[in-house]
Amino acid sequence: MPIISLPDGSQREFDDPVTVMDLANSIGKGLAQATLAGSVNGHLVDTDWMINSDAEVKIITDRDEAGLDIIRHSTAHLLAQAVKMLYPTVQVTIGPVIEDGFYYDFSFERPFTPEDLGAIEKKMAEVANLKLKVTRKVVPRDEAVRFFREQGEQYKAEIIEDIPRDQEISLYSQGEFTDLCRGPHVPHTGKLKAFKLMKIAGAYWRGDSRNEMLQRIYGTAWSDKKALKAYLHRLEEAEKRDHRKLGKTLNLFHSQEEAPGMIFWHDKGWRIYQTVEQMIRSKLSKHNYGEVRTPQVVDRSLWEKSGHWDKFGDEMFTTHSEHHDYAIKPMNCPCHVQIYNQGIKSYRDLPIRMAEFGSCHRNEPSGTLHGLMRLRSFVQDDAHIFCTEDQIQDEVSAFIDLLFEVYREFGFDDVLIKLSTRPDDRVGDDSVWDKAEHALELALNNKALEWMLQPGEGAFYGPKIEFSLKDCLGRIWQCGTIQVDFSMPERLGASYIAEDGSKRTPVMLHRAILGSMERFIGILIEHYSGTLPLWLAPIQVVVFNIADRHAEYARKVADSVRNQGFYVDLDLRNEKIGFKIREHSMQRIPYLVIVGDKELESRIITVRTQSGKDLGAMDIEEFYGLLQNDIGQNFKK
RNA sequence: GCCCAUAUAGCUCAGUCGGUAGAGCACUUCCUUGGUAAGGAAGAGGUCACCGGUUCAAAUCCGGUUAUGGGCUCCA
Repeated sequence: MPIISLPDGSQREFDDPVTVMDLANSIGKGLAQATLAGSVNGHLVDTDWMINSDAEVKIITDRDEAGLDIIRHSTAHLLAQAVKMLYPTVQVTIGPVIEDGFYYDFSFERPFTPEDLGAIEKKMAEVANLKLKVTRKVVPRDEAVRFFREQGEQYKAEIIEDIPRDQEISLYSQGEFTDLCRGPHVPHTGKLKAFKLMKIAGAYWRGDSRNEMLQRIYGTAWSDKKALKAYLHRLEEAEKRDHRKLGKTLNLFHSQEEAPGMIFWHDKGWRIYQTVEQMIRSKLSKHNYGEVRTPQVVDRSLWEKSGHWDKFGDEMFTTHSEHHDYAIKPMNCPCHVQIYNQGIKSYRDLPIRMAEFGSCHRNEPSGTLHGLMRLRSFVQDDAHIFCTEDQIQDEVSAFIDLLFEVYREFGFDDVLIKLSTRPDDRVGDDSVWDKAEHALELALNNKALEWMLQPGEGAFYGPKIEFSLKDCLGRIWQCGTIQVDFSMPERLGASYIAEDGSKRTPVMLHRAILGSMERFIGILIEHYSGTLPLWLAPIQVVVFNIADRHAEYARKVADSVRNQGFYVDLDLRNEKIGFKIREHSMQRIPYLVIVGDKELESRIITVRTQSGKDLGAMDIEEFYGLLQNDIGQNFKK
């Protein structure tokens, strides 16, 4: 006689055990129709799950996030079913839910084509329309392995063998198709009404590049057609913000075949770059960093000592001259230690904060290059802090404050924080790793920041905190980082004299706020859809005339605004103002200044904003004030 | 690096069965001097990414290379 408690606090008593669907029916027909699954004492279960005893139950519909996940997961099964129906020799593997959709990995003797994708999608719709009942069955492990082996599904059999002994094996069937799955799933395939297959990609079996490559089909699924359409529209809009597209249309930068993974910055793009650099430089000087500059080409022996040659030799660009092997520097830290090592340091000198806009070259694998985000030539807003163990906490804490100050000024609030701990392949004693990981964790917790743990993802010399931002398609890119390093100072012979006169090895903190200048600018462009705030805009004002007779006055106006320290363009072309407004608006110029008869006569100007707002007539002094006000507290050039 | 796709004018893109290249925008010249998101006309512009093969004939078919795009792996 189960008593069932519902989320609204009400209770229902039943004489006999009931299924989730029975419960939904007892509440209301409409609810029952919308029911996808249930949550019994916090566990997600199918609609035919039998509730035997008292429980807290929530009915899951497509209004719940969990419901949408179930739809996506069931759509992945539907995809696998359709693929097996069309291509019986395919082997299925796994098909999890991801953000906005799902994927399923298949093993097949030939590549799937875009035409296949269309056929599969059609078959999926057919099967969905059959409203096939989805059933769950728990089977003994051996039976499950035998079942999949008989069907030639070697991958599935392998997965089952790896499931811990204490977990039960459940199989889900719909029509002729049966898949290993923990569930839950929708009650029948008719619940799957709005999906689309998006793309085909390669993916390694079990995510290991030594394994064979499978074919992954990505799809998206939603509770209804309207939501699907809205999602596809969102994707289209996001693509318009792509920094590579905007880099071209706004004439900011390009790259070409002769220098893959490297950027040709055009004047407008370089101006953004320099503004970003100057902003960081001013922050660093306020936070007591010194700026240095180190060589681009450094003898191989230094990279051997630092350990990088051994680990990253293949990804370093090298050159040779007069019996010496050199590497184009892939990072700045060993060079900074060389500066530190000049002269004897006292504990009184620490912490030493050494910054460099360090140009680095790494021969990244060709398949990893991506616009401004992943390059072979990039500049880090790098700095190294040499300090004592006791100073780590304060320095990490101060860095996090500085980072958030900078991110806020650039307009970023959505920052993903991850703490990465010791990898398998590493240097240094475990006791040292313990200390370093603890220091980072403490610094984060003291600030009450939300963060994720990434076990095993640390650098080979120490643990790190990563600060990531999202691009327009939701892809996550690491920008800021701070890493504790107990190893490199020792390897490269850095030391200081402690209070007691003994010689000690300093701790080194590697840190970057933006990460790579290029990547950060890429994210900035996408964040603002190219419409940068006034202080970052490479051209801030365009002055244009209505007819030739206003040219001289327009020139004077442009000169005076330029003399106030703003970036101003002058457009005296023989074109209608509608044309000029359209063109400069599309070029994302923050302010358009228009002069014609009226303005010439009264010695005033008319101002229009990028977003199309007409600010009307004003005198030029008033305009300066308006510009200053817009820049506000932000960094001034 | 691996899987799949793509590469045509400065840009965005058409180009059917293999028969010698096309549009819009941009550019140049001329007309127009116009008040808030495209005024009009004419002209010029191409080794169809590169190398090779098949063919009487290749932008088109085949092979290779390079780059780019989407993923995977990697990322000091």
